[in-house]
Amino acid sequence: MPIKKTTISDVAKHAQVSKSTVSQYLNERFEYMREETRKRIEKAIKELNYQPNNVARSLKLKSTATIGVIVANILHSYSTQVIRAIEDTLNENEFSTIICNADDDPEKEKKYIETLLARQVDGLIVFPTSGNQELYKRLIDSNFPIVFVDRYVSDLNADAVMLDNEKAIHLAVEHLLTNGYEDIAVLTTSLENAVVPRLERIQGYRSAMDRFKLPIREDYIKSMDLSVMKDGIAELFQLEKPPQAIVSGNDLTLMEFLKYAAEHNVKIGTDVGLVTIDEVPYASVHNPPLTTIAQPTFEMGEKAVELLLHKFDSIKKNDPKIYRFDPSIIARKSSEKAGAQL
Amino acid sequence: MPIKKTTISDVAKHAQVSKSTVSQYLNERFEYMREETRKRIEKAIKELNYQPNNVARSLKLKSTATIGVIVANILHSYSTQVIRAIEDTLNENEFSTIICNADDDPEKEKKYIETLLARQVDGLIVFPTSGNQELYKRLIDSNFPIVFVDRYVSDLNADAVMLDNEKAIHLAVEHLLTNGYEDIAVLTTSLENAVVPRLERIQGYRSAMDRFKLPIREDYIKSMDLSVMKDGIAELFQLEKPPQAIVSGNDLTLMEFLKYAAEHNVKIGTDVGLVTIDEVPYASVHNPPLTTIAQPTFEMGEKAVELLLHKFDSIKKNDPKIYRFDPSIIARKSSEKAGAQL
DNA sequence: CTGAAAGCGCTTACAG
DNA sequence: CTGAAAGCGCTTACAG
Repeated sequence: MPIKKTTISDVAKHAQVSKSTVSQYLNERFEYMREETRKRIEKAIKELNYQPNNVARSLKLKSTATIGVIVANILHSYSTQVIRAIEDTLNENEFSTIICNADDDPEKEKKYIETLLARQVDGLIVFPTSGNQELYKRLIDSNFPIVFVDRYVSDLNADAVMLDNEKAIHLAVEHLLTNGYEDIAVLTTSLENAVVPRLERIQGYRSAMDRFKLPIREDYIKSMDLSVMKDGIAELFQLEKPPQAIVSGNDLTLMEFLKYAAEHNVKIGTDVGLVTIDEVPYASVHNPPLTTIAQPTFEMGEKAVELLLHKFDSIKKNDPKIYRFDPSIIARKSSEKAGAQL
Repeated sequence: MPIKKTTISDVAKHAQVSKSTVSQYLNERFEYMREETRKRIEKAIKELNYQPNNVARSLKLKSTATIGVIVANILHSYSTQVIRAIEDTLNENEFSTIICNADDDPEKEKKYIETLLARQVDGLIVFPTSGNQELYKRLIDSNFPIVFVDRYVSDLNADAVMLDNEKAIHLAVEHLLTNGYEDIAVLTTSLENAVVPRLERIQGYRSAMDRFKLPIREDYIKSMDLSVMKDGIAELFQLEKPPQAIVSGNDLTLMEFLKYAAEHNVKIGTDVGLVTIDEVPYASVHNPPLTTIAQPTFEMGEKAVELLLHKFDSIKKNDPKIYRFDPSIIARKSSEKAGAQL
């Protein structure tokens, strides 16, 4: 099926030089090349419409100039945003990117890691699920370049790019308090797998309540699978003292809450204040507009790439480290009591 | 930097067989292999933690089992949905996927095509921009497997997977009429680059108005760059006879319209009916919920892969063809006059 | 300034 | 049932 490609030998023959010389030309080592030779090769390449074969080059060079990116769940707008930044930055550095979506499934994640390694990627950027610790450990121990994003894997000595999750929750709680909401509940997806940001966000909730001298009510903490989140939300509103405000842990829990609110005619802002972690594309056009805690997604993606590339060109490797990024609040009507709903 | 990998030779030595035999093992050609040999190789692979090098394999086999996907603009939710379907389907067939975002820039698109070819992808699925006709022509003439999605490139004899755009607009217009809206305007992004779906959607608008015996008002047709779309929408509402309803050409024009509506306190449903092409994730939680014309994104992605894979295993190639998919309407409140807004 | 040779890690006819 | 040999398309020391 594939077209028979013209190879470096064809070019060499056509230009009446050796393969070595053509290779020099391709790699822009012009120092010792006569002007005339160069011209001849240039012409031959054009005439034959020659396209070098990167697979062969990679084999010889033992480097594919490709980075694998494995994302736990591509459905989060956070993930897509960070991935775009990663890809852009990698591109600027002449690296290709292969993106894989693990779908929150450690088995899938494992398969992807193996495929990517077999394909000889030069490094990995991963939003890890919570399986595969050992696999990661092996990789890191053998010095394979890897950077984690959004989450880190515990007991692993690796670089990670993370949100300051505690701060994010504090921002949200503080903002809600300032706006007159006191009984604040929090929604996150299931803690079952001990995914770091979720734990940190719950922890952040507790410490924020503490800090602002508010009681911590366990029944205000809803950590559950998305599929049953709406039931959890319903429970919240059936409490004797339902919460006055909600902090949504990410864009998917937000979606569940918005669905519940639409179905039960809960007026966001007036009936219940709302702040969500993660900026979503529709935040400003929602009615009422949604107050969000935005992550600096571009900077985080950029940093991940920087950390990874750093591992290539420096012999002395820095100690692995967790890099924390500051969240910022984008205040909109969903967290204002007065006149929120049109 | 890369770890020195164990190779097939190491395994062969360790298992005391030849490389050929190990290769047979790897490719599961067990027919002529003694049980005992197989066991020995299996053991050696495990002990050495051997991972075959796919780059070498690809070079020898002249096939990378990788498909390149180039998307004109990844920001459309349509694109992300189709891409997910493509990736899933490709995965099921043991192909890897490399996704590139051309950002609506033909130059970028060209660069990606070249990179992907250099990387020896076995085929290409592309949501084309409107440059690079010649490049595509060359590829197709040389029999390189390629399938277009969402748009086709004119004068090119290639397979394409498309929405029935005319039908989509007819559905929208008909639905709005049924709901009592008669003066219907349409919003699409700039026609400058003659991107097929936009043309077809405008054409569909004209034919729909015709069919339903409504006058075609040129000032109800707004085709412009997203950056000035809001001005165009403003013009619409400053007309002596502003439209009663809007058909939005895609999710990005929708976003512009929703922004305008929010800023100018235009009540969707009551003040102006709205139907948009493309289902968006927030359609059902928007207030009011948005009536959308959904594309069968999964089927379209699946079909694209099927067409592409078909080119690999059949010698006789079918005549290239444009496959049209039916849109379906998801009616929600934004196109209901009564009680749309809470 | 340029070429011959070896080698990257596989696969596959072919011989035995 | 298994191995030796050639070759995929490059790159790179090294010799001249």
